[in-house]
Amino acid sequence: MKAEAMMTVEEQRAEPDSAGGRYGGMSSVVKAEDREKNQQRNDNPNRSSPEQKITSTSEQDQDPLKSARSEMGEVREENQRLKTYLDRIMKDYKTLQMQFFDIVKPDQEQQKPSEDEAMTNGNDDKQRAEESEELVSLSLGRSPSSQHSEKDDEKNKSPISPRPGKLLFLENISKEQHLDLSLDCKLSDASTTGLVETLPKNNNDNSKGSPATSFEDHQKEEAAETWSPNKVLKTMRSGGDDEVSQQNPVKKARVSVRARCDAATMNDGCQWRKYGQKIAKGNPCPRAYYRCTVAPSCPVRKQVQRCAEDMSILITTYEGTHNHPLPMSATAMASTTSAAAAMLLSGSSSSQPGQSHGTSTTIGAGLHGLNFCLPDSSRSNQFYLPSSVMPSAPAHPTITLDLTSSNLSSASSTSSHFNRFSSHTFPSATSRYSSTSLSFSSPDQSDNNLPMSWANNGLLNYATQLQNKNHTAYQPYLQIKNNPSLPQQSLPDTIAAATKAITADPNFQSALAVALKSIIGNGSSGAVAATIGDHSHGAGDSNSFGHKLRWSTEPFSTASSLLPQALQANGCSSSFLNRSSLSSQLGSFVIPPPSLPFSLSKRPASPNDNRDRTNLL
DNA sequence: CGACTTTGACCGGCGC
DNA sequence: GCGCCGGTCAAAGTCG
Repeated sequence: MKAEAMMTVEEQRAEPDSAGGRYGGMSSVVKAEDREKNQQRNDNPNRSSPEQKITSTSEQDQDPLKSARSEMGEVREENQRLKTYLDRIMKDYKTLQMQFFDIVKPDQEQQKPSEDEAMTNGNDDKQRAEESEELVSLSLGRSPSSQHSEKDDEKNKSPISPRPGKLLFLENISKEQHLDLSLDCKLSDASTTGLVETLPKNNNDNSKGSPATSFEDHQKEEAAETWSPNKVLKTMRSGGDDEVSQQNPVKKARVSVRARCDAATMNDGCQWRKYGQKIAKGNPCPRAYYRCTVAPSCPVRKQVQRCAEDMSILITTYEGTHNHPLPMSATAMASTTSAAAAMLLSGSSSSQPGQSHGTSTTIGAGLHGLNFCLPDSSRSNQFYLPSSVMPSAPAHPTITLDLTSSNLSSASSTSSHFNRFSSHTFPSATSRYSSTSLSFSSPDQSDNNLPMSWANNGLLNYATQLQNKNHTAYQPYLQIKNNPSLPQQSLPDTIAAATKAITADPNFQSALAVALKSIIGNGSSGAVAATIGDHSHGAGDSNSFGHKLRWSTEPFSTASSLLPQALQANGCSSSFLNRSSLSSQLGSFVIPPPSLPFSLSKRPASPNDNRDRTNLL
């Protein structure tokens, strides 16, 4: 009875996230909502700005050719300016990178003196420099992932050998040069990189007999099989893939994404089919269940539910790994979620209830020097308990990516504008599994207009992957803050629209400026801020930015690479983080690579991104 | 007609 | 063992 009553209410107010929104009895409601949303979107200055600008221009300029030419000229000028920026940024980046490595090196050596890979450290800098040159700043600094590649050869050979100098991101790129980073790919990637496989070992090393072990095993299973939910597998068509997983008591890791979104569902680039909807206890809003339809046998599921406390927040929980190639637009999300899941699993495995959250302690041991610890307890508010986030899956290890601005505002000054990973001990009492929270909240919600793209997340993914690969022992509470890149809100569809708008915008610089601004947040400084415009960010911690702004201007692709670095930096030491510009770099990642016409990185993806995204959207 | 959503029923896990 | 609850199935309905 209760459920039905609630359902009625919900259907009317909250929506079933029907991707199509046109079927069934609720379709009318959804349609109306969609129309409203569309209307809102159209009303959104940012989204419509390009078109509006064009329109106004054409109206004012009776001569279309003239206006077009002038626009082209402007665009060229902007491009030139941007190039200049990029050059500057690259220089700064290299300088910072060198500084960063210098700082990090010592820490790593201390943390993992015995690593066999340590021997490679000497070469790391060189390699990094070389790689960075090749990839134009895709290097993430010392990312453990690099190890993976090696590990690929020597799978499982050495648990987490974080190679400080190596660039996970680069490896990913090289491996995934085609940009088809499907989740499965990721997993496979992860596996190939050794992420999944290595983690377990690492974990074992770090903690034996702990619950983590089960996670590790689970991950291994996942890697080998591609994720398959215990239940699902049983009943599912694909079925039969894994008895092992079925027997395994461990639940699949889930990645929960909190974002302000008016749309019924976040557009993550994947194709989903709704297969169920239910009212979950504790939340009047119905929870919709979606299945990935890109591939018939894809085990990936997602749950979409509005936050009971704040209906504007859409909680999307991803579970499983894609076993098929994904379009670039979907890759970002997929990689993010997979990375987050991997991180969570690895972290959970490594971290134990008694372990210190303190970050440095736990991490140090577990991560081989990569610590993501920002003991910022102040951020606890950002932390979401699995139960709250995903009441339905208390038993599942859940990592939460918080893209809501509220978190941001709450973010402590130290963390604001920076992507940070902080490890906190998660109250085991709450759930059997630790949950991790990644906050991507943008400082200013008002900037919601800015196009948000999962590409950003993708960056995060890489970062998380690095961590994971590194072994991430950290833990339960992981936060990535800031991400201007993720203007929290951006609606899923907005992403595509925004991307188009930016690229199409005659006044590209303006659009770019907006994006940069969003990324930079308060930003502060500098030329960037001036160039960008007057958007002000309320919450951000401008202080933290400091010289970091330079980074913000970095090429997106570069930014992506930086993210991991930043993460690593964070892991290394919070203090470093505080002072380092890395965090700011992370912020720079915010800009959706795909949206930008140019990319320094060799990543093939970006060009396709727009296309893919467009197609998908 | 195919693709998709809706929605009640069913199943299994978990706690008491 | 029972009931609750999350998650899924599958028939029915909708739409292009």
